[in-house]
Amino acid sequence: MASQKVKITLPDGSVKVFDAAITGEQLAASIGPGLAKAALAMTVDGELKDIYSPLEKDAAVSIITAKDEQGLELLRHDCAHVMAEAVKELWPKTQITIGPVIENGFYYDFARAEPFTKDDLPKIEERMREIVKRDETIRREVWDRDKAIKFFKDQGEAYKAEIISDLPEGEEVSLYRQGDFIDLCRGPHLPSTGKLGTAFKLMKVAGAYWRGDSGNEMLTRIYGTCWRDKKELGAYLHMLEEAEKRDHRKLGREMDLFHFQEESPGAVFWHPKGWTLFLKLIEYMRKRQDDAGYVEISTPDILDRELWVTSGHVEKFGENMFYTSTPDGREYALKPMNCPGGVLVYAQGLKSYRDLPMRVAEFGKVHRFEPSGALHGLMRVRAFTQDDAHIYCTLEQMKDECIKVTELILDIYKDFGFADVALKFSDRPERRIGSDEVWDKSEKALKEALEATGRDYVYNPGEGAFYGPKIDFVLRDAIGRDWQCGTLQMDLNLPERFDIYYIGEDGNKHRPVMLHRALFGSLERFVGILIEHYAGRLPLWLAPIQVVIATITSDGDDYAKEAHAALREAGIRAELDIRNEKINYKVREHSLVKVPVMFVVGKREAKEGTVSIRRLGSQNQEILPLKEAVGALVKEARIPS
RNA sequence: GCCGCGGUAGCUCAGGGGUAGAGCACCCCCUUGGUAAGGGGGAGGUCGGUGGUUCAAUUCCACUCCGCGGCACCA
Repeated sequence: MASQKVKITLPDGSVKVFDAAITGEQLAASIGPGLAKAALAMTVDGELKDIYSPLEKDAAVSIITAKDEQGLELLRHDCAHVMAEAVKELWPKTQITIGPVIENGFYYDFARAEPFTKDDLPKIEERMREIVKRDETIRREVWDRDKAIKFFKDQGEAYKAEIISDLPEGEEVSLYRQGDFIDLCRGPHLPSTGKLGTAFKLMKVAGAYWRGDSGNEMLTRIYGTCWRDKKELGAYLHMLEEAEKRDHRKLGREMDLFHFQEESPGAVFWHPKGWTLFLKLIEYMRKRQDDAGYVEISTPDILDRELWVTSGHVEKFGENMFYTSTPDGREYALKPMNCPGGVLVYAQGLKSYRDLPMRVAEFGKVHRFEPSGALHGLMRVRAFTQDDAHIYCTLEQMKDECIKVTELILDIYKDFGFADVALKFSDRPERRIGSDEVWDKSEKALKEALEATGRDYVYNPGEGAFYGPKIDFVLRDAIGRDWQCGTLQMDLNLPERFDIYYIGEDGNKHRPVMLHRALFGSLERFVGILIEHYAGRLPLWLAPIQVVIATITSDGDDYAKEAHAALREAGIRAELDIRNEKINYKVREHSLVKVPVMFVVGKREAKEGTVSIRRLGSQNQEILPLKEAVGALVKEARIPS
């Protein structure tokens, strides 16, 4: 049989011709010894393959090394396999399940009677390093499906057997063998465990449901991180430390903004400084909404249970609600949403088409009984304040209103430095009220409105509110984390249920469209996001204490009081520090609680009528006449608009 | 809600079957010091709660509450 020539096209466009089939390894070697050593895998006509796979026909081939994103993913994937191998060596009875790559690393879920604890991690890690040192060859094997199922069953690996059983018919069952360890895997993998290197670390253990379903048994998951080299690993660990430093729970305590306590799990006790920040956000939002043509209302926190039956909340949201009763035997519920109360305000008096659109805002505090395990500082609480609003309009006005809301949200986020905002469109969930026809109609209308904004969005099937489809606004903070904040929901159901209407031009009753929207979402959570986004260093307009006037010696006390009065007079939130302490001590203390500006005054400033301005985090001192300094700050501290 | 870990002074944490300790913060005294900790002294805790084992429990056990990391759920 005459050998077939093989023509390989490389990424730079060059072409290599071989007399017979070769492997990726041989191809890499033909290019250079360095590449041969670095080669982890390859793509053949775009498809990722093991580096030792044969190249039997003409193809475009690109050698993957650790430098490639795909190469890094391979390292992480292999790291998961090496971890599973280590675990099986140490505790042979442990069952292995799945071990995918995730952002920054990987995890592997194991099934065993005794869950792992973090004390097991060093031992596993040590064994992993041994396996890397052994440099075991990793090879792909394709097995007959039934044989594979039997094999894993015989090994006591019920989960693996189940995974294979569930593979679609016709899909190849591939296994990867390294040393004595063999695992079901689609691949590809590194050619040997030695290629993994040592830049990995096991991070934490956690419980996780089999197949992510809370009805299934809980497995024990080990998370690890894995990088190209020690330097990258170090940088990642350092980044984690930095993120920890800006944890809003820690900063909230240090800056004396709020606290939590047992008597009301998941509810915030706001301290004066935290509440100042909270109120500033509301003040800002009021202004923006006022400019955008909104009016504001306030509705009761506790409403008759029957109302929540009418709205559908008891049925569809009931297990997330707080209920209460009074000595007279009446049943109430704490509002988990503001909409029903808002609808009752709309329903007061006749509305004309001339009144629409009506944009009605409410800073309503809602209570939701969240699962205990979900609570997390300000980010996930059981009582929170929404910057809620309901827009009542006609179907024709609806698109325009959606565009306006979208523009408002994006513009407001910019004032906080959130420029990177993603939009998500969610349609009907399983648990919902209303007919499919109504859902068809609202989904179509909302989607058209979304498309009319001209912005990109991602589709999130089945994630809508129980009364209507929605658009969510997800912002990215200073350290790259995503937060879902704003929401815009289309609702044809509640108007129906509460039978609200307006009188149209034709003199007849018509059903209005109701849009639910929130921009910050939860004020509590938004404060948490801001604290972490700014690492506690809030912009001047939001800082609870904007300026501290600190004296150097008591000779400056009288003048410091003057400066303090001038600042207060100008509306600046200023505090006076005339304690008998050294200036170093005062500077340190106020810096730690992140006061943005300090006025330092001593004899010199008192004599000259100036202040020495020190900005948080800066060593610089700016000397300005008091009046000028106050004027500049007033300008700088203005609420954005 | 589920799995694992934890709860000791205001904060960060050590300790451990014989009723507790450090640093910082707090209070008092000395110090009047030019931009991130001046010095000395003092006060402060029924060791999350309830039961149990024990001569004796903060320590061991059970239950419970709360928190932390995930999972599930979600603004």
